[in-house]
Amino acid sequence: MLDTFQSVGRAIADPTRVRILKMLEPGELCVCQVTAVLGLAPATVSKHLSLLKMAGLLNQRKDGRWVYYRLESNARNPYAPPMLSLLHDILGGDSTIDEDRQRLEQVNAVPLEVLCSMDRRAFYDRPDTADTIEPTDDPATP
Amino acid sequence: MLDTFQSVGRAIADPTRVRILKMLEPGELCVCQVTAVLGLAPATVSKHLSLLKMAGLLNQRKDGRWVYYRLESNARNPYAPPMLSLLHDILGGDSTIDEDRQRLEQVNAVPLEVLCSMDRRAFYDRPDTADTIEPTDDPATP
DNA sequence: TAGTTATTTCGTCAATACGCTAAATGGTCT
DNA sequence: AGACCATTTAGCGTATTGACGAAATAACTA
Repeated sequence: MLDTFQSVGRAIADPTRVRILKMLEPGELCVCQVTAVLGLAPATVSKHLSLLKMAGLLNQRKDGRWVYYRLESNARNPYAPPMLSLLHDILGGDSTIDEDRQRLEQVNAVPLEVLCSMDRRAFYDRPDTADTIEPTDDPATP
Repeated sequence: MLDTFQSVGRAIADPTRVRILKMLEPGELCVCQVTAVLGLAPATVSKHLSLLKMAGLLNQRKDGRWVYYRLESNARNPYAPPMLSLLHDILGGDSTIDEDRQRLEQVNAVPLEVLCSMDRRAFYDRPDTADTIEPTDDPATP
């Protein structure tokens, strides 16, 4: 029992995972969408999602090449629903959560096929950095 | 905001700290009493208590040489009360929590002066130490 | 069948966490 | 003051965590 609760406790102990849980409140998202919002490496995001799923907080759905995650509603872990309920009521005005929601809007406006082929940092960095400097093109570098 | 919530999240991510929170539900306890129940080094327990206090989950009261900790009721951290409320409703039947409560009964039966001077592992270890100190079966308590 | 692509797994690295012992602190008592 | 004791702080060793890149897996597509 304590172990089962701990899996939930450890899951919400990381801010990145809380951000994921909050951005999934409106509905399910594909891994690449979550990755685009967070601006982290796909492997890192996948691991977070997997851990959240193991804790019973998330559910998985595969559709072709894409894997969608959503908040778990059926109580596999009895401590997951009250924790999700608590999270649902808080952090609404947090700056990081709000920024994630804004990026999520932009992400949702792009079809998956386009999103996955584009640079995910487009939602993070400013566009004028694309054509500025391309390093390591100095032939005389020792 | 997210930081503030994280302090609570990290606090409950460790099973020892959850045990502390659960054993404080009936009322305040001295550091040495918590130490006796947990069977850990005083320094370790002190650090856990300090972290829980920093997260707004515990309150402190000094009385002479002893320091008493209790669950925080005044919401300094807005996320502490709902988390304590959630914890209050769960883990009642967990084996570790139940054993802690049994040890807590034994600990409460011993005056602080006696408790602090005795080997704290008497509440923990197997009945090898049964002939040294038995805090429970004495009907004529001094 | 081969190629492409989203996702996961693997291996690594730096940072953090939890336990301990020893020393410092803050209080009581003689 | 000095002895004594509960608590805290400091320092340390080991285990875990979160990030990444590279390689493996799974599923569509030409």
